[in-house]
Amino acid sequence: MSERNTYPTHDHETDGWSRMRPLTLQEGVTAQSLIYAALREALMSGYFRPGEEISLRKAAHVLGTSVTPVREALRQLQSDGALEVFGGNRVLRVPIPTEAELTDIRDIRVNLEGFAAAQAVNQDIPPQMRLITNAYDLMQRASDSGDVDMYLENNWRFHSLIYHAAGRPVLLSLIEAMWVRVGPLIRLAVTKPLHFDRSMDSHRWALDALRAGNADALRAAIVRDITDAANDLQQTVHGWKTPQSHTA
Amino acid sequence: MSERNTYPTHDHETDGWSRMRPLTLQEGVTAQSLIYAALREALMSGYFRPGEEISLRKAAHVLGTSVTPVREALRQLQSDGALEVFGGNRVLRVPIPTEAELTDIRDIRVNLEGFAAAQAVNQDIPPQMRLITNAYDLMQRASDSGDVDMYLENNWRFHSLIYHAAGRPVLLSLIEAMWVRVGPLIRLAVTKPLHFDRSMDSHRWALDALRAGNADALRAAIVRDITDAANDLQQTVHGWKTPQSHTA
DNA sequence: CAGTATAAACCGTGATCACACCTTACGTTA
DNA sequence: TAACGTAAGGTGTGATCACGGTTTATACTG
Repeated sequence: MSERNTYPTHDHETDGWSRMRPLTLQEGVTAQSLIYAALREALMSGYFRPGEEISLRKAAHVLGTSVTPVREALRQLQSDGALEVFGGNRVLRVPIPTEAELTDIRDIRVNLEGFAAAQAVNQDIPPQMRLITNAYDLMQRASDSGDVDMYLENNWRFHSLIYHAAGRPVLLSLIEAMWVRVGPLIRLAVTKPLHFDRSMDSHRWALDALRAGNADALRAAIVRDITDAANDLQQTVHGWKTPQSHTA
Repeated sequence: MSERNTYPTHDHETDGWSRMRPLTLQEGVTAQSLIYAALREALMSGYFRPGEEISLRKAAHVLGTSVTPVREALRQLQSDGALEVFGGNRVLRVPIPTEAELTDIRDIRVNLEGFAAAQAVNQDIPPQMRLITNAYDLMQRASDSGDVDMYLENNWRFHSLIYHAAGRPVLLSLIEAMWVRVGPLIRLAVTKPLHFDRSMDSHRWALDALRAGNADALRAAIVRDITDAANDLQQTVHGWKTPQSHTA
């Protein structure tokens, strides 16, 4: 009998597959790529609980396909670090990051997203500015009404639009990979007190810096947002110990 | 007839599979993971020519397996950006990075590897110091004798040992992913005049900074090494135009 | 009732096959 | 001789099956 995982879920004990629909395959698109994209987005949106185990046959049954394309999609996600092998056996599950991994991911995000943000102001942002402002407004509305789904969606859209403006595809893919890793946890972190307020402060500063074309200020705002979120994540997953215990 | 790729090869027109041997599968290890590891290392070592097309059935035949595990390994490498789909058809090939992608990768490496190096000096390096020095010596020997294989192997070992000392697994995996992308090109770049000399200068500075425990100097040495290598890569792949360099 | 042995269900893995698509080669025709 | 059309070979894709292993459920025994 191995230690079965029980991890606090945000909702009632729902399966991550409950929101999944059978595939509607179109011409020229492989089933595998659709499954990969769907699962990736579901992980980023926090629809799968950390520690939740993923079964090939169950997934194939829900999606209405055979195990073959599912297997490839899951293997791909495993390669991204979005899924991990559980024990000595070969069961795939949604990762539960260790404390060290969370600070690792936080510092990587600070480097990559800070760099991407600084690069973004060197390009022309005006064409994207309307979309970014729109995402900010929707995020503010969601924050006021407590709509977690709407908040998370526009939070990602807000950041993604800025990083996309940097015009660096490889960099963007690495940033997305980090978001997929923390995706399953974010939904648990946003319920932290003052999370919305602090986060929206950073976002407003970022928006102002973007309008002013101030790269350093934008980077600082992004870094603050990442750091605050990382603190909430650490506290949610590994109790109230602060990661850096350098009590001088 | 679609535009078949012909890319300059370092050696005689050899297949990337010529160095591959049939799998010897052991207990508890999947064939897929062995294939993935073998192909990954072969790509990092530059055994596959940029633009070389990878066939599922040919790979399965060489490795002595069926297409199933090969397919998963290739899909994983595609997810890593180590392979890409060629045209409208679904042929996988070793990527030929565009000029923009190369500067993208260069700047990501500057950020991630510079950060990892700086973090490494905060840990205790002495236990690893002997291995690092050994890799440096072997690299110097390879540089003198012009042994490209030996040089590339110990070049990676040298960098890898430093980054490994940072104690950050996620960061290390991202760095490795970048090395896999440039792996097929490096063998073409080291033949550039003065490449060995410039690179070994940087490595010596890095080693001195490591011994002195100087994080800033180490980072500077690593950044210089990356920048120099990126210049040689750009010239090799996309002629002599130097990319715009804006520092982080 | 507790503990254990046995059987059923489920897991991922890898091999094999049919399918649709594309490229290439060869033979036929104008 | 040149152009066209057809056939053969090769491609990735996805479904299905057999296998070894583990987990879970059931029934039997003390």
